[in-house]
Amino acid sequence: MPRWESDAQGRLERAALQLFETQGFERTSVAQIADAAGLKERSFYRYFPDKREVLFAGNELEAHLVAQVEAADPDLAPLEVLLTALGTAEEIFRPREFLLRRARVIAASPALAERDLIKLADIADALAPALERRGVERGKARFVIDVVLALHRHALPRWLAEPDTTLAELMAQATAELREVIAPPAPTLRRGGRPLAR
Amino acid sequence: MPRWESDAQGRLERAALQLFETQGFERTSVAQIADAAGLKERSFYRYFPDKREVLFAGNELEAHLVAQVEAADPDLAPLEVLLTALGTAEEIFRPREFLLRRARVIAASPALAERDLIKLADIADALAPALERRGVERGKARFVIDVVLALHRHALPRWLAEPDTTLAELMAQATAELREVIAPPAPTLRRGGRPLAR
DNA sequence: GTCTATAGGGCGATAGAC
DNA sequence: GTCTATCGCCCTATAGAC
Repeated sequence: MPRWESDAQGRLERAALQLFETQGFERTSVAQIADAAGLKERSFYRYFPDKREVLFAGNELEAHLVAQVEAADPDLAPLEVLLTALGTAEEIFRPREFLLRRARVIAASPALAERDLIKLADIADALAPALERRGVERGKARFVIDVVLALHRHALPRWLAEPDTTLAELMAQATAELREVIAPPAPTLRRGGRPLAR
Repeated sequence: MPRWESDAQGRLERAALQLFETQGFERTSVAQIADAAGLKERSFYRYFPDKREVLFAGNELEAHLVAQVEAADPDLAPLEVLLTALGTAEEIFRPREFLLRRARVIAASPALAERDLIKLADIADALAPALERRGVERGKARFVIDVVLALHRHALPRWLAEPDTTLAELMAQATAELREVIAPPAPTLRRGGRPLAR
């Protein structure tokens, strides 16, 4: 039999999520997490550089998106490339139940919310060079990415709420909504009521 | 003569910025900052809840934006309200030199970058209820805000680089750019080259 | 102001697996 | 022998409690 239980990292992650749920992030010590996983505090830091990272290990989403962008048809416009990449990322957001638990814990702690945001920013940083390699100018690449991430932020909660619609479809809906939002106003008509706004 | 030097908070902020510039954020201790400002470490925490906050005190931007949204013509579409609000925020981004120094320090430290992101998110959180009070539905409010923040993120560096154009104008340019990016592709033409993409 | 728990880094020891 | 996961014990600084 093995000298150590296997999957130490997974044990730490599961123990941490549960402890954060019941006690909150701030009132859970690293020693407690390590203990619950059958390890010592010092070993925790072999797997995670700091306490927050225990909820953010793995870059599967980033890896998927970058790979999708690199593999995309060179003729596609950047927006479509990114929409397709995110639309095919459904499996990464599973199981939903886990995602929801994790999201609740993150929302309950400012420290974790900060980390969550920078992880998104890291994804944007990784996507930008991939778009540039397709010939998209640097500033524009970052801009399109930010817009698509806003679309995603809009569509994801709906996908979590109604499992029957595909994420790709909800992203397309969000895009249509954006077209309405930024439709040029008809300035001369403004006094007669808001042009396209609801 | 006064018992204490005045503007303790300002002294701490200036000392911190300079120390972060020369030594980096991580290698600067709170005691060092307090020392340079002629205070004790404990006093630092009377002004800032944690070390990072010393670069993020003051919510003038948030206050300005919320006030602008509340004061805006009720007939304006949400996008225009937010564009106007951000376009009139130029004075808050001054002096540019300070903003640039601060931005460099933030970019150099992941810990500060995290805090910076959540400050933006806080602004979004504050704007959403203000838009809702104008009758914008909750999910859509947050969506429009995210889009406008993406526009701002795109426009601000350009404004910093070329002082002669107004921020409002650059925001309008970014909006026009977004209309191109988001323009519906002409699917049947796709084989003949990218429709509106450059 | 003082005291203290905790975060988190450095370095080396140990003890199996190979 | 080497490699690698784990632990032990050092340390400082942060940040909250008192």
